Amino acid sequence: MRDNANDPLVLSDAILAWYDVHARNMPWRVPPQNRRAGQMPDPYRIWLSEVMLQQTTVATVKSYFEKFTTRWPTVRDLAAAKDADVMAEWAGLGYYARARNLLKCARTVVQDYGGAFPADHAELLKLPGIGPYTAAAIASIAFDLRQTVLDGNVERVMARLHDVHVPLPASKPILMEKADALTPADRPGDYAQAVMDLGATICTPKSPACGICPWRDPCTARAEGTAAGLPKKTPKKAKPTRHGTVFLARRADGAWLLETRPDKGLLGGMLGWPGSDWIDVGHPLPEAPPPCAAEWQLIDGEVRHTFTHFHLILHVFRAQVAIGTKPETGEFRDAAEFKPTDLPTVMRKAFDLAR
DNA sequence: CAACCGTGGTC
DNA sequence: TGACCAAGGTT
Repeated sequence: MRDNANDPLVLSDAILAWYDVHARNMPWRVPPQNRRAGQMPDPYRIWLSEVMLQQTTVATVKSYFEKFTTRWPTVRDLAAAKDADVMAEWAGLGYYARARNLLKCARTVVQDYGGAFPADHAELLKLPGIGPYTAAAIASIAFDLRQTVLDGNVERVMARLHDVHVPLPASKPILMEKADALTPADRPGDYAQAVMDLGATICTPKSPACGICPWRDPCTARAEGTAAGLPKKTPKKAKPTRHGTVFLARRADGAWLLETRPDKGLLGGMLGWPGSDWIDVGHPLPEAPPPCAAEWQLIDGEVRHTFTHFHLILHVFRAQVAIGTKPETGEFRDAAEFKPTDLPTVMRKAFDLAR
């Protein structure tokens, strides 16, 4: 008879019982009832969802997940896709290195693993775009292996459960130790999803719903009244503001002048408008050579956009150009082959402003 | 290891 | 309105 509220098995049982009732429905998830009946998830769908979910909300991911799995139902389908098609489908989701690594990973799985994701944390970790969290998530959720997931949710839940005041990211090894001690050998996949669901719905960053938490009794931070202020984090650097210019050339037949950005760096591999570098200070209007000679007209207003580490103010020029115009940079793309939704958001904002 | 890498929602 | 936040990974 276990009567210690801090016993790891008592804690994992409590959250699994909560998960059995409150598991959120997601397109990639096998509900706990089905899972207990022996149904296993499709590792391809778990992998795809986990990559999409990196630093991205469930609500945002859902429609992208549906688009990808409808167009590419298996990892072999995705591996055979054209790079540009995958980048276009990913447009708007952000962190575009994920899409490039997604393709690399799919092709590696097909070529080196016979089209089957390895059921092994260390092997998963070797694949592009799969780090410690994602490898643990795939191993536990897709294969029900005992691996410890440590994402932002679990960090917050562990920091509160154990009242850890050391700020992130320094506290990460401590929180991993706490999380690992709680991970059960039975139903590790459901457990992983349960802790993350708990963090997403009850143990939220602000105003946690401690009153209905399955771990309210053993939670140290709740007892101390410190839960809402945890986890502590080291302050972030202020974002500088940069300025840039883009050129939107529309040919007489409706084609637009676009360029594919280099694979490395910001918006790597994505479609965009030719333009200047984006610079920190000084010139409100950075000089850049237009991609072709034309009567360039500065559009009223500006595009404002915030990236991870800087604000951007983008000035937009537009011109009509003749058939036969030879641009110095980029290529004209026929109107029928161009959708604004193929653009990353900042470029789509420039398009919207110029319309 | 700290910097880099998107975006939309929330308060 | 602006800062914070989200199922992080790579270099």
